[in-house]
Amino acid sequence: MAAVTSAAAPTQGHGGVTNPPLGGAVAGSSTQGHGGVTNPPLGGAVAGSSAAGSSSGGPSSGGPSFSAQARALYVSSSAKAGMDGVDSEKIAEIVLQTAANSPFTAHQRKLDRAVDRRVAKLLAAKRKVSEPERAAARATVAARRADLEASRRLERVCVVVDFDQFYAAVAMRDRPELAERPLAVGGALVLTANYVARRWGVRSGQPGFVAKELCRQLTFVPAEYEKYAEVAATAMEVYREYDPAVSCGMGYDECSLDLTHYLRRRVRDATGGLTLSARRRTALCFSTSDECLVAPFDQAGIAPNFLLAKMGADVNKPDGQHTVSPTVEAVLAFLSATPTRKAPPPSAAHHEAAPRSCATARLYLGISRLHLGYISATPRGYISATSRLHLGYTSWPERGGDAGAMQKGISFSDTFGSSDEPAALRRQLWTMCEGLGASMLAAGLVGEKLTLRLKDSSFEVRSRAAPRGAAIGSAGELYARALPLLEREL
DNA sequence: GCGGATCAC
DNA sequence: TATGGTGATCCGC
Repeated sequence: MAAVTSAAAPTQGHGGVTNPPLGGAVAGSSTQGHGGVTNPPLGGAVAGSSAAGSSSGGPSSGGPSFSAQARALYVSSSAKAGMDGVDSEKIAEIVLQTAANSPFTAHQRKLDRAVDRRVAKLLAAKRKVSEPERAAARATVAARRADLEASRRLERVCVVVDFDQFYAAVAMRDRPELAERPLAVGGALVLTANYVARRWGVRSGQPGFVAKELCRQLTFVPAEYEKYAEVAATAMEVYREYDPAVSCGMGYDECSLDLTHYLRRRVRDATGGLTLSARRRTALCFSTSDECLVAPFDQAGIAPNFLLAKMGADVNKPDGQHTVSPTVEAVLAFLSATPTRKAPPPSAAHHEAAPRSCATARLYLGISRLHLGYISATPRGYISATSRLHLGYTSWPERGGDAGAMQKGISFSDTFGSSDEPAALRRQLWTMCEGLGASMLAAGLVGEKLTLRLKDSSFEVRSRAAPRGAAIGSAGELYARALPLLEREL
């Protein structure tokens, strides 16, 4: 249940089957293989793929048949940016055949069942709530809601900008010859795919081998985070003109601006309200793309607060903006039209409002935790494939003026070749301790508490903590404290 | 306080 | 041939 995605496709503006968006360079010929780019599986005319044997039309024409429920669970909706017109049935078939029986998927099913059980428990508890208790709760909510409504502010203009297909856009900027070919950033996992690749059904979060099966011509390039950071910094520099306090989101591919003051100075629409006018929007777009030249940077949500702006940025993909007008009616209409799942979890605001969270956060100040990560097994049943070092730390006082902003942990993880040899695992552990030690040195951090996480071939994760001790940071110290944890698990 | 799960990118 | 890495939080015990 946790993984269900709606199959309903919000019908997009540009209707019908379209050609790949880029000019003549997309070779129309059906020549397969190296160098030639074939057409994506548009509207039933499936090109090239070896999995073409199983038709989407008939029931069980050779391929395994999957229940509607299985489809809902393991095949993502095709209603994704840039994917209108693709043969989603075909894509679903390939994805299912390629990945549905993997150990990873089996583990996902198991997690889903656990979620179902938790939900059932909550619903059972809910049924036991008495009518008077319900009435009391409703009254509390109504009062709280009235408070909130009274304090609602609509005069701000908040913008969340999404850097469209960001990693892929950076790769295409640096290697223009890739721009018209299907491209994926990542490897074992697709982090981002360009729009050409998306027309084959390639998308972020997909395992690399599935993507390759969907699109044989797919080019993979590894992620280059330092580069993304640079480009993002350049973009932020541009946006600073509009909001000196512009902040970036969690990754490198989005940022948040408060345009209230900027617009108050420069733009005021006929109604007296503050909106991002069509002309201003173009200017914003130009001024950013002039500087960065990697993507249309105007995928954005515009709203009276950042929560709504963040949700709005997701609406008109790709390359579009969505505005939530600054009226109570518009805000409520937008919310009721948007699935709850799309709302980001409360973070900063939640901490302000929740004393318990605040107290917990303070507890970590200057105390620090130290984790050491996981070692996992390959599908062959050996003991290892992935390992991860993770640790909390103490930081120098000058590092964060704001306690709330202080980093609480640092970790190192790695996927490595399989082995069930204790000696090999110890060597792996040592390598990881070196990696983590280097990160800690670079960050100027030491830690007090260490956790070892192990993941096995069925994707089960174990996490084991070492007793708290003196602050440590060097590879040798890390290893000394981590090794006993590993030995105990062998 | 610990360990598992989840989230966001 | 076979599903990432990092930092943080929440939940249940």
